[in-house]
Amino acid sequence: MLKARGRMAPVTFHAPGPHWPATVAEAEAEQDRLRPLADLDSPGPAEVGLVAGLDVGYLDDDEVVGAVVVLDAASLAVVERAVVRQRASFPYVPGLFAFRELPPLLAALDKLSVRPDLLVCDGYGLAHPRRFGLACHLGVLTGLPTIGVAKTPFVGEHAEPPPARGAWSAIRLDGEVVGRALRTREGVKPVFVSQGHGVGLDNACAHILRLSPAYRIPEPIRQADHLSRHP
DNA sequence: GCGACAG
DNA sequence: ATCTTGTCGC
Repeated sequence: MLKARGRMAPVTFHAPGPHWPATVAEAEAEQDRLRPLADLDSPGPAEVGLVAGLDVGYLDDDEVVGAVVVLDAASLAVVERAVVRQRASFPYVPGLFAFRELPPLLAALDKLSVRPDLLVCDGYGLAHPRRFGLACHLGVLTGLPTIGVAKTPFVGEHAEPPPARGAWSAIRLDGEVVGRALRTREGVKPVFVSQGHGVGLDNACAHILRLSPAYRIPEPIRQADHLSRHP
């Protein structure tokens, strides 16, 4: 007899449960355990149909708002939005950012009725003290290609990229290239792009540039940021 | 020891 | 992240 079951959610994940880390040591161990599972070698899709931007907003009393906005990659038209409000399950600790933002983001992703081809995260991926930032973590948990885009530098060193839109400079950490400072608007401060999962750095930057036709911040993240502030 | 530190 | 005025420029 067939097992009765409802529609499978288009994006599934390991929901934060009893195994969710409660201490810094546990969280760091979890990053070390998952790091080998991140795909940093695939060039990734050069073209995508649906792109999702993700961001988390903060309310009083340790409440967080996870927001996801799915856009048509070609037109940048909004296809679907999802928001969730919940209690924060981890404090903000630089380097362990994912454990604070992952729960609301996964919950929001789970509400989608479509499956994005690419996730653009607000934060870092490979450019991380243990090479496993939010974008890598989200990619491993969902299995979807991810890119990390941060607004401020976090680790490593980088030169000031030339002023033209599209110009970039490498972010180096311990002699390795872990990302790029990418200029998405002429004469405006660059954004910091790093690999998450299943997308190469060249492709990641090409996607971010196309997704930022008018503003410094890529459209998917701008939309998600707006939604996280106006649930 | 002290400062810095994605959001 | 969030608390916050005015100002310069497209």
